[in-house]
Amino acid sequence: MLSFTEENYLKAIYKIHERTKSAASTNAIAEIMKTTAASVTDMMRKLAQKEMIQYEKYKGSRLTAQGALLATALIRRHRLWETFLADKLNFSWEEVHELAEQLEHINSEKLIERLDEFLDFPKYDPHGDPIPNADGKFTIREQLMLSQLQIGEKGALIGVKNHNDEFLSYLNELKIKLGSEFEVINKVLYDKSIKVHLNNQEIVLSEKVSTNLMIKKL
Amino acid sequence: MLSFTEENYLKAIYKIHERTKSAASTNAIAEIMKTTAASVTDMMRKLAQKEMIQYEKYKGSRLTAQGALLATALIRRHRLWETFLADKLNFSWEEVHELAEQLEHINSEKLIERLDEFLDFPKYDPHGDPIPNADGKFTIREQLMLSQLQIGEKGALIGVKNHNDEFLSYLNELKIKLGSEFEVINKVLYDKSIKVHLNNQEIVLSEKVSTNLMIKKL
DNA sequence: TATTAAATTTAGACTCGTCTAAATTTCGTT
DNA sequence: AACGAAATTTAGACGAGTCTAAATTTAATA
Repeated sequence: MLSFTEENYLKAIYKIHERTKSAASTNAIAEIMKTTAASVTDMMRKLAQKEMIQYEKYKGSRLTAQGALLATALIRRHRLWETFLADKLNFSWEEVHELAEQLEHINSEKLIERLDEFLDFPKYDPHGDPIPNADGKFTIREQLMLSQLQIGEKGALIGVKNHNDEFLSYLNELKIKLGSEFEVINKVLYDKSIKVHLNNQEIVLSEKVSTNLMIKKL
Repeated sequence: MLSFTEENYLKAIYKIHERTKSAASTNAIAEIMKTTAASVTDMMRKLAQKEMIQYEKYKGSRLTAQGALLATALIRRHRLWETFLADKLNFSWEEVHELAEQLEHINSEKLIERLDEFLDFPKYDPHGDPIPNADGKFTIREQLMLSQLQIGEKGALIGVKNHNDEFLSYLNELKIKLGSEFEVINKVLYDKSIKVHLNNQEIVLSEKVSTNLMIKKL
């Protein structure tokens, strides 16, 4: 049985591997865990001893099969709770993450399976990220950025790449949510901004915004 | 901000006070927390220092107003989560307690208020215990034991006095649940057992069972 | 490739919650 | 009132998770 803290370290290593496709460096982990490199080194020894990671001095850490299974179980819990909070308790996009960070550590297989059922087996969370199944398998789907659509094309929002609170709040202001439908009216070459038709209005989105919106073509 | 452990100590003191109407002794707390008296003494100092309890050496501990508010907030959370687990996720009577023990420590006022709303502001949890409101006030109702009904009288189950797992499982076997209606057919003076009409059957309940079933007269 | 900068690990210490064993206080009983 | 038992506290220690500062290894570059 892993502690709350140990579980969070596994998640951090998982995230780093996902991003870099290579072993997680001590510093990168320390950054995510908001702690010092020294503390990370201590924890790496412990997790290696529990066979959750492969750790080699100065070479970074990788999850073992067992560690990876645990990490995806955490992601599963996290995303199911986020879905619950958004769909059932009407929390907004940017509020769900922090609460799910706490809820994901509630330890009960049965609770998660019941929750999954209660939510009608969702495949994607409120940010559009895939929810792994009980075996740790993700349902991948093709997705492209809004910025990749051509003038005249239509798309529906299926996810956001960046989960930054400010970004999510901004989307709320614009009344953009999952499922929102866009039609591209114009693309400005100069600053790569894009004008779209949305909610019966025309709005202009900067490159930064349009590259963070994941779209399914309609 | 209190730790998980500190919160549980407050709950223990609250429970003891509820039961004994007097200060919680070190040993009584140790018993509930499944720890040693020495550990309890240490913690009492700490909680006193945080002004959650009044603690006097050798005299036991009492919650301060602040401590009592926190304790009832925990009970509120616990009972709301139990209600969620039973009503929405179909967990059985005896399963909800343990999960709620974990869930009650999730720290978010807003989460609890949203949950309360989602559950339609329940006044009693799945065991029939009252759920305090956000101010820590309980809705008390009159309740008597099934054993107190006279022959011919009818009642509906509104709660159980004892939360013991074995007892709750036994009730499940008998298909007795909140709202079940009883009609007293006969009472045996010798062993104080009671024969009742329930679910279109006649069953005999021992004194031990009938004194643990809380009833509203119909 | 030699030197320096960056990354990482080691050493030693601190807090939290816990323990056992010994000392002290309280209380029930004679 | 005084004794012995029970309850409680004190003393000292430990593991988990953390920290800072110093030592070591790796990587970058001149």
